[in-house]
Amino acid sequence: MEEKMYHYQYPHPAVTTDCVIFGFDGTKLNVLLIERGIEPFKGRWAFPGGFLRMDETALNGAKRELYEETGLKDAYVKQFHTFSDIGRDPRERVITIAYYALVRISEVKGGDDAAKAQWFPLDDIPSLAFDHDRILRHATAELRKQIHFEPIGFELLPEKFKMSQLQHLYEAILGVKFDRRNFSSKMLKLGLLTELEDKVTLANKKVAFLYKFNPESYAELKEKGFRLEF
Amino acid sequence: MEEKMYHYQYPHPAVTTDCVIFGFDGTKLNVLLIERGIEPFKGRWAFPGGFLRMDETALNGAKRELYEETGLKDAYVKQFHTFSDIGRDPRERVITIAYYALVRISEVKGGDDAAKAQWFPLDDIPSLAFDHDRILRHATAELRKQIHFEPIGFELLPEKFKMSQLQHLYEAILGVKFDRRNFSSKMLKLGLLTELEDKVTLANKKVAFLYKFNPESYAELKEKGFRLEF
DNA sequence: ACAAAAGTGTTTCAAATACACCCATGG
DNA sequence: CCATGGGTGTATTTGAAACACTTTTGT
Repeated sequence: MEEKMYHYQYPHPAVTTDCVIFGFDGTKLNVLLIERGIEPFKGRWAFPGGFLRMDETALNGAKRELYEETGLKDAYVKQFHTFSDIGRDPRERVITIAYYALVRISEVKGGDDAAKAQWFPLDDIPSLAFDHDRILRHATAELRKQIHFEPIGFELLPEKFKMSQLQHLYEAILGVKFDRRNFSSKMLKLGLLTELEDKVTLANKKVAFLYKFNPESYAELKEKGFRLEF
Repeated sequence: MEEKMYHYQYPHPAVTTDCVIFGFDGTKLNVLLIERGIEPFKGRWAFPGGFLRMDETALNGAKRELYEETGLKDAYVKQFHTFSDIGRDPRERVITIAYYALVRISEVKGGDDAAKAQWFPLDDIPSLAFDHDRILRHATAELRKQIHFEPIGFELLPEKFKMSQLQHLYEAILGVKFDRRNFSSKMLKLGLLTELEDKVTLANKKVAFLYKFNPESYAELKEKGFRLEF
């Protein structure tokens, strides 16, 4: 194998992108972790990630990793922090540009590669490789912050959902409880939801309304300056 | 001169930190720009920045640049985004980890180095080097977002300030106007301000109350979950 | 004369919150 | 028979918003 090398007049750190993938199981927020197959931290769980290619932006790198692990191409992906501590990778100086993605667990296909991937609820995370525990704390904090400004919760739900599902999601992200009636009326008053014709028949024969998120209404509201005040 | 080189098996991008320095002149938000002395973009204005050293974190790099241009060591400095577009620097692939700093204009000393530095109000920014116009838009958007979660405005004001100064600052950051009485009562109800004994005698012999930010009260409030709802 | 800055209270309307009952099913 | 999940409405409290007049001085 050819030992092609790259030369620079000044030292350059390595740059990676990591992608924290969030999913919602109806009750709890989950993240998708990969079991590392190589040293360092072989056998430990970590976020999908890899070296940034010279011909892609960091965002595309994160999307590529998301695709490799989930088969998804069009998920919501957002950069939230870049980690640069010295010694965070034992091999060399590594800068990691970190993203989080919001996906529907049901749409996730097993990864292309042989890596073992598994969903873990946020309150039961195993010991992680590198400084990924810190990355995870950052990711959840930023997600919680972002949901005040953008209706990103819908990225985690099926296209059609019950009001109670939406409520449980907000409760999981923000770590609070809402009154069912107050949550529903407040959410409907925002005008972001369309009530659908079809209702779902539950196990107990009750029918429940289904809603979908309405991006057009959101676009209008955004013009007028908009705050999602949950 | 010795041609010492650094070798890597894979290509590595260069990594820089840039620091957008915000100040408040009593009416408008300003940023501190440096006139570039070398190519590329020689003569154009840009944010202070430079290559990340191998023995410092990105945060320390940003603080170092802040110190070099202002003499300040203890300002509020926050990472807000990392820019990785291909071709954003014509010389080589450069990743920029961008921070913003909040400083008191009155405390800024001229920079150590010979660089020409100047304050510009946000609504009168000259043509900038690289993609720094994009970086600036990002920085102001993130500042506006962050002020909903942290009382960072006080970093831009003198230790003792009049309520009207604080109001003008919030108006400048958020781009809205507040009613004087409503702003004052709302701000005081938050319990973050201490009313000082000394008042200031204005040009017109009126006396105005002076306030200072009370970090202890803020720490208490933060425990209880806190939202700065302006 | 008038504009600029500062102090001071009240009223009105909107929003957040708290809260109770009914129904049907599955275990 | 009780826990679960779903539907529905009202009363209270709190917070937001709108609003006018006075004083003094500098221009």
